[in-house]
Amino acid sequence: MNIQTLLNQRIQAAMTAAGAAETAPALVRQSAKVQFGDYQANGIMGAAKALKMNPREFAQATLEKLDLSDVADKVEIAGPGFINIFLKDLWLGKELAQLRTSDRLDIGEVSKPETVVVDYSAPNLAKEMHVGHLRSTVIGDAVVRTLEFLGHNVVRQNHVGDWGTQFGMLLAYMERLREESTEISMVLSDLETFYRAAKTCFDDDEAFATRARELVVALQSGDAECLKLWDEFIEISLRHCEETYAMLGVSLERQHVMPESAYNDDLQNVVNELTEQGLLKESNGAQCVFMEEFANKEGEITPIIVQKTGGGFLYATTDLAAVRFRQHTLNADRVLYFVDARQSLHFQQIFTLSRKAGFVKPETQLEHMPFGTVMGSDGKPFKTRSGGVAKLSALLEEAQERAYKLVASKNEDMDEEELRNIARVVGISSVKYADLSKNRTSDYVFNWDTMLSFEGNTAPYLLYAYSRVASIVKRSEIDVASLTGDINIIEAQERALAVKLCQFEEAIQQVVNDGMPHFLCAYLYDLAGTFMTFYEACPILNAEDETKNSRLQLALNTASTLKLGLSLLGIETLERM
RNA sequence: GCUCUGUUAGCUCAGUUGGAUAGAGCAACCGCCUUCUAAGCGGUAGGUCACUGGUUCGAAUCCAGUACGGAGCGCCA
Repeated sequence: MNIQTLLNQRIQAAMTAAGAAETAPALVRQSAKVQFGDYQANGIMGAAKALKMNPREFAQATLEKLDLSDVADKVEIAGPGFINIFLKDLWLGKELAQLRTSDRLDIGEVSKPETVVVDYSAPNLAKEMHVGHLRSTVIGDAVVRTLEFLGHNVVRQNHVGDWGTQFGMLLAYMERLREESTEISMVLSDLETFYRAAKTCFDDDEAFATRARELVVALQSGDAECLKLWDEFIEISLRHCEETYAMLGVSLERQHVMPESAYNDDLQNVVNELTEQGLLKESNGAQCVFMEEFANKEGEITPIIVQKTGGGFLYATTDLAAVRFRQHTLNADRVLYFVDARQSLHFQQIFTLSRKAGFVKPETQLEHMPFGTVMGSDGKPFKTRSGGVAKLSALLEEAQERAYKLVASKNEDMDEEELRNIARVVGISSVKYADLSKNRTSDYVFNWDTMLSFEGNTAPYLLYAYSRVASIVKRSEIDVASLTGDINIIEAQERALAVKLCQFEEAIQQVVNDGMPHFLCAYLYDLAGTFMTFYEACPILNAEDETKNSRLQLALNTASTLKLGLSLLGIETLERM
């Protein structure tokens, strides 16, 4: 149930009936302050202006066409021409009872499902996943889960980097180890060390560097021996990624991997098509596309290079091939790219060119969902204490260890197995939530103490709130499914909780519209806080029968909403902590 | 140099697309455990939304400029 949508429709219809243009939006929002009601419509002033009417008079005219008596018990005009809506307690209670009847919390699936291709995570297989992959992976996964929940057809695409010059170096190093009869799988268990060793040879040993370059050529021209070696490397590297995904609780699997190499055979076709369309231009020996959209004020254009001098293809060429694949083979209605903000220009160019070249239908949406950098406390990109790039797996191990210390200190007589499990959930979710709860586009500072704190907008706070509700439900010893009866809203804290519970769908909607899970995080944090206040003020299990029944239903609704909301973010809940 | 992007409380962050008196958490201060998990709750204090001008009924939000920061910019991905 979406109150905002309901009110928007009703008020907009009333505005139209009162003489406004059909396109004039009602602009219904949750009210900023309690004295302004639960919702406010901000669209009256704008519409009145277009009609050259006094806004309060137009508000009055709108009210005369508006009947909200089923959902609101007060609708008033305020200030310059706001319409404030005070929802009816009885109606809220009925709606909440309705939510409880479905495990989807009465949130419907979309009437027209779209095929949404989501490009996220995309690690480079030459190295191990590091902290830089956290954002794309975690945010992308939350959006994917939410889109799927709403009934869209989601196609995950893990565009892993498995192709390019650096693989020559790695293959040359594998070759050398094999000659020395070293057990390769052992050495590859630490990709980071392997990469550094290979790099050292490449930089210091001319013969090695030459061999590395030969191997790149051999690889790209399909040499069987070389491909075998490469396959072996890729397989091991992918398994590393999968271990990290499993630890993180990310829904990416092998079938979602669509590597750069998969587009290799199509790259010449991309260039040919661009040539046929007269979009290509040779410049200093390279094949480029110059689009006036990317000119500066002097008229100089930043080109896209799709084929370099000597015939090699580039990053842009692969991405163009990927766009075509996603349109023509995957039938995308919408493609979301969760990729670092530094690549904004690149994606603007790819999208613009894809449209010009007809690689996508005009109605297909291509959206870059950029995100900022994870910073250290010094305000520079996050590094380990030794100054290196932080490996994601090591980071997650540390999170669990830190969580273990916290959890153990609070639960002295809990058995080891449960402690470990709680520490795992708290540790992992803290890292994920710290990332998810920030506006995706901004940089944020990585701080263990803040993310593992039980205070503020953190995973531990939400998990604790959930376990408190869960504990009540358990203690009530009531068959949850059979619990019926009215939800009576009497205390202010009950009302606040009831309204908040009815706003879940609004929060979910924001996640899929803008690819921004932090709206859902903010909602859940708000809900948890509202519940805590209710919990302190309104005894549940010790209340009289009817009140107890009503409050228990509010608690159950809170539990279901927190659990479902967190699951959409890819976060597990705990019944006890 | 050009092009993006950012600047909100001492710190970390929100701010629903232009709405009413700008919100949280931390840190500081004051309270609340013989009743459902105090890993909690209530309260006090803290702001020239970087600066200047503009647009209009109304600006943290839109436009222009200035200062400072970050990123990107022809053959890496």
